[in-house]
Amino acid sequence: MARRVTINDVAMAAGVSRQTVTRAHNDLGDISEATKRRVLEVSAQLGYRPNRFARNLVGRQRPRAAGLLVGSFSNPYYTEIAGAFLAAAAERGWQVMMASGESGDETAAVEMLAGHVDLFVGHFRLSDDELAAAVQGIPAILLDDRCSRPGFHSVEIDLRAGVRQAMAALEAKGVRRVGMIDSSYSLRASPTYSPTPRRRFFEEFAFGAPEPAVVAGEESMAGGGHAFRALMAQYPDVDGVLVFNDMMAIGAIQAAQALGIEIPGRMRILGVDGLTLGEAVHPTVSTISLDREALVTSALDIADTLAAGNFTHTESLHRTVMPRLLWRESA
Amino acid sequence: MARRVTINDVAMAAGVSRQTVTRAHNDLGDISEATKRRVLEVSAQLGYRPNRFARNLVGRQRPRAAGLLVGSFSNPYYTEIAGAFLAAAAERGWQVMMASGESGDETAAVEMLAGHVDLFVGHFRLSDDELAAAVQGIPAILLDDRCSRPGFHSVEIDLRAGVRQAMAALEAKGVRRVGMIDSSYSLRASPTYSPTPRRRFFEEFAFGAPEPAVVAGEESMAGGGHAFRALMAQYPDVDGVLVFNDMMAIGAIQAAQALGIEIPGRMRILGVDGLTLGEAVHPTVSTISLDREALVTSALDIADTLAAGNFTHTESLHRTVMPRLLWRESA
DNA sequence: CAGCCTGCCGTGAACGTTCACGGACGAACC
DNA sequence: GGTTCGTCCGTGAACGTTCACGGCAGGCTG
Repeated sequence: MARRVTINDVAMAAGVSRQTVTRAHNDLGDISEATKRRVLEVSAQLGYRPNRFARNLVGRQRPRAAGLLVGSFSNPYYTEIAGAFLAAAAERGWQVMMASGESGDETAAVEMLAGHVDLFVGHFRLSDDELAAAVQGIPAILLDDRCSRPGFHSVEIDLRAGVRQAMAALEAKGVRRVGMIDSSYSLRASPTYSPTPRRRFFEEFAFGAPEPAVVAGEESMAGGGHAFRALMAQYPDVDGVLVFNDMMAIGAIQAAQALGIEIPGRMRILGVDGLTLGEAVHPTVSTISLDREALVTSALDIADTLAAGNFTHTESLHRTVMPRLLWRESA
Repeated sequence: MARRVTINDVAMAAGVSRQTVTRAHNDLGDISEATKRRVLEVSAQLGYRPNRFARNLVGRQRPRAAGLLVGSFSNPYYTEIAGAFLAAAAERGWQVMMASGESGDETAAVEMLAGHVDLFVGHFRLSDDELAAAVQGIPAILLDDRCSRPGFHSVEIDLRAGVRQAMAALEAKGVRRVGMIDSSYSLRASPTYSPTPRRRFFEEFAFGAPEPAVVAGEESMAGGGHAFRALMAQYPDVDGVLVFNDMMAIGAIQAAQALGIEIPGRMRILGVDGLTLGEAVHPTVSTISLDREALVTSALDIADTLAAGNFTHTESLHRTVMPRLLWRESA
């Protein structure tokens, strides 16, 4: 059972008062070197460690903690965001707690964090209703998504503009008919996301044939490869492909090479994300780059604004970041 | 300045007592539906959110929080560990806060977490002295590393056994002279790690020539490629290579293909880590697989043991996990 | 009608730490 | 020798919440 050792236990054992123990531990001065040594010795012997909750409760400046919900730890896009967020947040004095909804119950993960954070940030899978219930009134900043309820803010990516530019550029480069490899998995279980925005924008700006050439696959390299083969079988005249994300694009490129299709001569392949991994393969992956630095910076701007108002903002805050076409070798 | 809204503010505004506000927020019963609604309404209007520190201070069961130090967010090995740890920790009721030392000051990152966690876990770059100072008495579990001081525990990987088996298997497969691509970056600034353990074990079991054929490179795909070319230039008779990690191995494989070297016919390449990414490239990467599940499970076993004793363990706890040879196509 | 139970609500205490203040003691000064 | 100062240490209060308990109605029971 072993009740935890408190500051009073140490004080009694060392024959001093609470305050003296505090002084010893926090290097406060107003204490002789001898008592300090003795107190620290007794502390170590009893295994005393200050209670972090009590300490933060009374402490001067309250630490600000953000809960980051990572979409998936197996997709570099999300881990790069996580890394960027962690670095930028630390610089601004934010603590970060992380969770991921990919394995197990996202509701449980969010509720667990709720007791420790002032704010949520990230990619959520939950529906609006579930999410609103899970966050327990704690404000949330949605990345690449939005929710109209009070207490929810967002940083969106203007992917529509990115796709429009990409389609125009592909056509200018001589592509006759463009196709798309979509994700078979919708992030949010919401009517807004079916079909995926990427697919909607693609269909809006597609060219070369009245019927949109779209095939969906799993969000992985293998899924991209399979989808590419299916696309070729179904629409053999396609000579340019927009792929849902870079991991799938790499898979598609490998599949094309295996089929003896020359890239970018016979086929231009364009991913989405702008992964650094895309620079390390051959040919390097051309992509609609989503600026992760700007994404997390914007999110932290909102976070700082909320913190300045003690997290009692009524109106929703929104930012938009623009994607950037990153021409490498594959398109 | 705006002092934060407390439970008393809500109580006064709603004309009830603290306890009634608590009852309303925590669904406790002993409260009429009408007052409950009124209290929640006033709460929302004032923007009241319970102080998490006060709540945790008095609450029945103390949440257990672990601080995870992620080696790097740009190497899938570490992010896979992070993902596995997050999932397993959540299952056992641990909260997880993360930081990374890769960008900026690792000391600052550790000290920041120190106020919020009961325990540290992860890959540290700091020297023993710096680390001991940074953790402020909070116990730490070192992954794939060790530190003999009190309060430090570890989960080690018996890489020596893995390398020994790998070398024997490579020789059995007909390799005449084996070489190695090492990392030019030492994780810990400590004499124990120079040269890297992987290199030490390689040299212990290398065969085919008295002089060990070793070239070091950056820990990335590109670094692996460059190192492979250097290795070929310097030791043209090498026909089997142990590579520091899988990312570098992928780079080496690509370089070999570019040089027209057949894999595994003319050259066998063996990585370390067991990344799932290694299954998605061609040829798939044979590797000494470090079991990330076992690693985090062992770490959490230690964590649970420490928690059971209120984190006042004097002796150091250690676990060892065995690597496993994963024969895929490249060796 | 006395007694009891039930529904609703309030008051003191507790959690473990730090802050603000004050007091004892010795040395140094005029 | 009284005053002042500096060093070292202790005591009450505060942080914001929940827990344990008790109280006050009103309705029901015997």
